[in-house]
Amino acid sequence: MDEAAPQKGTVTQRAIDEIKAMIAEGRLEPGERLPTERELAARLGISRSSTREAIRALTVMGVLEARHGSGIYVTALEAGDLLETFGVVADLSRGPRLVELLEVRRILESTATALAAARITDDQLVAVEKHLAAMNATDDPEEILAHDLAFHREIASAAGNETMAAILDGLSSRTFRARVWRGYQEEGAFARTRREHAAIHRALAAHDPEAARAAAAAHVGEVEEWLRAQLGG
Amino acid sequence: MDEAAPQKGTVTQRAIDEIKAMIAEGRLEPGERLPTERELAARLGISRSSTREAIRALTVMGVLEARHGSGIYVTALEAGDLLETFGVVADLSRGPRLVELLEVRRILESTATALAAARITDDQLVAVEKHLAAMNATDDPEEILAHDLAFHREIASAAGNETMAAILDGLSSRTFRARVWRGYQEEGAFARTRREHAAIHRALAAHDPEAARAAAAAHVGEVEEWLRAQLGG
DNA sequence: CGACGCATAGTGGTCGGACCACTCGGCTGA
DNA sequence: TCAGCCGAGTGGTCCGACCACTATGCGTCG
Repeated sequence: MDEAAPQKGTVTQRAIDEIKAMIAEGRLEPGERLPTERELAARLGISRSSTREAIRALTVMGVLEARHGSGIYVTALEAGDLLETFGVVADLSRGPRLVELLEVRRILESTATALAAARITDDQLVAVEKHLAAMNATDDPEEILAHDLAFHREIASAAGNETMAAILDGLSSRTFRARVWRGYQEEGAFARTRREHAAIHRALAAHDPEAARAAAAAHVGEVEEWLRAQLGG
Repeated sequence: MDEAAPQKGTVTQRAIDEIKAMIAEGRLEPGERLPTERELAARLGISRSSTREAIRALTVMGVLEARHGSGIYVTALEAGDLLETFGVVADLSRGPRLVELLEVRRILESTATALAAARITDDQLVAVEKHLAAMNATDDPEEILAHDLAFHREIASAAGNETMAAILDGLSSRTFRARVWRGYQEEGAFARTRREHAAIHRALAAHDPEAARAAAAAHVGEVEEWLRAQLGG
């Protein structure tokens, strides 16, 4: 009787929900090891193939981690783990949706920068300045992009909300920025970007949240407006 | 020579990246049908099992959609499709991370409500009022929750940013709110919630963005503070 | 006595094939 | 003309085998 499953959807989907439920209900703790694929399959009453598909699905979602030869483990379930897939959204979005993404980023980034201005420590400020200096010291676009990303990541991290930082990370994924910024910076926006970064840094150093919010909003807003014009023209 | 793949990572992961790249580069358009699993496997030079795992992974991410007996299709790649997985973050987060999620929601929801106040049409306002009335006309917690969700969804939708609406949807997933709100509303917060909803509606009807922002921020902030107290106590 | 190294059992990763369940188009017959 | 059937093609599931890697413990060598 208790095995009369209602057979809703595919068996793989049921397996995914089942494992997810185990974690949500605390039957599986973060970092804990799962049963063997073979045993898991037996417990769920399905084949190993279907079990593997379920595990793979949860792996790409950042919920599970498979270590070849060792076993399958629940991740730490930190914001970074779970929001890694968020980058796919940025990578696969086009046209008007890119503007929407930038709008979301502007809202979150401005708030995060404001929070950071209020809370940032001296050590964190030094880290921010390091990337700012490195960004201004090179002409290699790749390196600039890398330090640009790190610059904003440090700030988001200083805001004290790891979840927000992880979302912003996804919103600024390497391929996303490469796609949008290529054209933007070709128009000689380097100087403007440099000025905006300096303004953000000034606000952070002065621990002035409102100035920081405005500077960050303007920074992202510039790109947003440029992209909007590109699409609308 | 051209088949000398560098063998980085698992074959399945390579297949995932490959298909994702096809879409990102426009070789596969939204809604378009993919080759059959068998042919796709042959093209990628891997087994059908591995191919299926890749497809399953992209399916749960909302990138692909498999129709039994028909074929595999690229989804419309709308914000809703891609951000469906966002809900698992809310479902699997606990403790301090829940507060962080609510903080993100407060930021986005307040901005979305402000935007909605400026842009909402009469028809959309009627839809909002419908859910508001239905929410106040019943005592069934399930029904209240459903209309509560719909109430906020209508507002987010009226803000004109589907991506933001989709994120907020994930942030307010059914199981997430059920978990947090159960305790919150048991403390007789119904009246307060009702008042806050009324305030939001007033601001929308008056097309007053600042009032709307404040009302929405206070609404989410109440829950946020309550949860913070729960954890800190 | 201790540390190193190798054999081995156990794990996830991949493969191939078989069969089932479902969809859809064309064919057949009224 | 059209309703109904039917078969080819597709995704869904299962099985069993083998490969690649890890970790453990035992035996050997220093």
